[in-house]
Amino acid sequence: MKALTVPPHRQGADHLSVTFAALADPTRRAMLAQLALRDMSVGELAEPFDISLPAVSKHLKVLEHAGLVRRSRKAQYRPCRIDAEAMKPAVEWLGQFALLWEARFDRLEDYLAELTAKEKKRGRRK
Amino acid sequence: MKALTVPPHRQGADHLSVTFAALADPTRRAMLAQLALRDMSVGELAEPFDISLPAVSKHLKVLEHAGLVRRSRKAQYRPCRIDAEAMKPAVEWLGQFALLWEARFDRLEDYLAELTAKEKKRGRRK
DNA sequence: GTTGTATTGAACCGTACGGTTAAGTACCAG
DNA sequence: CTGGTACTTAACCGTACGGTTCAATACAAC
Repeated sequence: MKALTVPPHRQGADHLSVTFAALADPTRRAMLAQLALRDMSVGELAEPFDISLPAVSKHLKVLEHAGLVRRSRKAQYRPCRIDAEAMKPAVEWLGQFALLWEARFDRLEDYLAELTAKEKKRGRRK
Repeated sequence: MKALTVPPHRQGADHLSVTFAALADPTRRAMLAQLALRDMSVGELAEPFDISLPAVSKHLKVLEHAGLVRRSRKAQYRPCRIDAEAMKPAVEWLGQFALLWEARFDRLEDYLAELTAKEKKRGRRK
């Protein structure tokens, strides 16, 4: 008999895993993209999505737990602010492999230029 | 009766979500770190971990599905090779927020243009 | 062909995840 | 105090996820 009520594997949940997991959802990424433009209340943030408010609240809690979003109080509102610094560990971890893709392809600069052009166009939409 | 056998939300599973989800597990990240050093067979790859071989096989399938690992055949072995280029979209997505942690500028576009110019130079001189 | 090695597939288990609805909390306004 | 607005908590549902064990496949070597 096993007294195995303990969550077996994902108990520790290191910060990097929490961060990547938080980013692994399109709704949450869209929320972060919105918050990159300006601070927003939960209701504002929820507006573009076809999900209930509690669902939005849950997503925010995930982002908050990952340190990607911080919240305060203003009257009834709980304005959300992005904390992009929390992405640093993820970026740094990915950066470990930069040599692997730069070595094979010397066209990183071209890729970045191209992508930046695309981002410029997409900036204000949606 | 509900004909709702369809997976409701996470059906589409865009590539970025698949990639981030693949990275959101310490075992898989450790596997990628190993593969960054050299190609390895499944058995070799499994050795440092205290999990069964089928579990390793599943992890590899996740990484493969995300395009992070490619596999071939050599006798009974299925050597694994990292494909770090598959990380690029994730890195670039995160790069959108770079200005938020590196500076207090207000214009994402300006920052990106600047960064791209810098990248172009750095890429050459490296 | 039989045996041995490397890896995957199938079935199962418990928890996590994203979603819902309904009820509860917190704050402002009349 | 009453009502409205903004959000969260609680309970539930179905699927996904990480793990297991046991059986099957693929190939090498004898």
